[in-house]
Amino acid sequence: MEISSNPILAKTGYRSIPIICGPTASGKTALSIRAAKSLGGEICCCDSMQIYRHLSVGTAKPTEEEQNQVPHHLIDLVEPSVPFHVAAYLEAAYEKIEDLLSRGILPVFCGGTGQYVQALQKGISFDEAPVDREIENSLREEFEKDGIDGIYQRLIVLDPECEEKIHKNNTKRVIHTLALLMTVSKTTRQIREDSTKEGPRYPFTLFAINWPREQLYKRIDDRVDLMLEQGILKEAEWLYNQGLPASSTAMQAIGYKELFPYIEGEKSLQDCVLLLKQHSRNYAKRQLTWFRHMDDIHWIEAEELSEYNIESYIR
RNA sequence: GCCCAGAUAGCUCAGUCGGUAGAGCAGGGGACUGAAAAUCCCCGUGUCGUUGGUUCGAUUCCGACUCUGGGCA
Repeated sequence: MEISSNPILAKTGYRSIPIICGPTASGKTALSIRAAKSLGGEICCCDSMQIYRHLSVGTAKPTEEEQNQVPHHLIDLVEPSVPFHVAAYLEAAYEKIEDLLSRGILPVFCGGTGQYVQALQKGISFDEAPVDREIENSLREEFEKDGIDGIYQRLIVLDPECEEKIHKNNTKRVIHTLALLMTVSKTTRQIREDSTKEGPRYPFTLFAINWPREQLYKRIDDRVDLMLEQGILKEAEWLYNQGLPASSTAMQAIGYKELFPYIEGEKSLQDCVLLLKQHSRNYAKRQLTWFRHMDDIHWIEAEELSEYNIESYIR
């Protein structure tokens, strides 16, 4: 199928849906608002943490003022107590895309979660591979009791390729993959092929904002200071008091977990803030690894950010 | 002023019974198919504070000096 002739998308006058990526604090939000305004589009967030309600300052969610300029979607989808994941995101995203396109509005995606961006771009179907949570939980119990060795052995017997692809120390992935293979009785290669055979559901065009590393790190540090002024501590206290398990997704968001030791009176605020900045910088580096290795991504250098024209790439 | 302990990688420190040294963190690179802001993998040459001495050989032992802690005056 020729993707450039997507009929519903054609109604908007564009041939592709833009996705604005980039590491944290690179200026995605500002660019997406500008782009959405000039393209007559509406923004769809592509972010694993901004989907949580109440977590706003710490996730650098677009502010109320920013959201008033252009409608924003795919944020504040669930309470922090709700588990969320790519599959749920894709479902919500496709529904939103269809809603917007049916009204002739171009979705402008914006976000820093590489896994979500990749799933959209490649059109990965997760329906094919639901994981049996009971199997996964019993494997996790086994791991806690007996270690990973036996589990890892069974994984590479079922799928020898995994020995190369999944490191034994990555226990989280080892357990999950074995549970997956046991559920669907396929190899990872088969799952990969089956889940991408339909191709992307819409044509997407990727953009990523790039800064010299030192400048990016300075921006991150500055933004953390700004978040403190904007009340990230209050949000962290609120989240802390929800009593969620430390392993839940929302509790792992950078910006909150680093402040918990201060809330518990075990560390100074200054020490926590330093760690928070550190983790944000580490995260930005991991994000860049994602984007650098994505197919067909257009890099926007910081100095051309202010007059960058997305339209010419998607018209 | 005296006594004690330090001085080794960007930081915190380990170590060399004398044969020029290694961890954690930081930093860099990478992976990623239902927790992904998660999880995991790879990458370590640095006048071993300065300067004399002993020695075939000193970062290691001894002396002096400088600096930093702590204690006593």
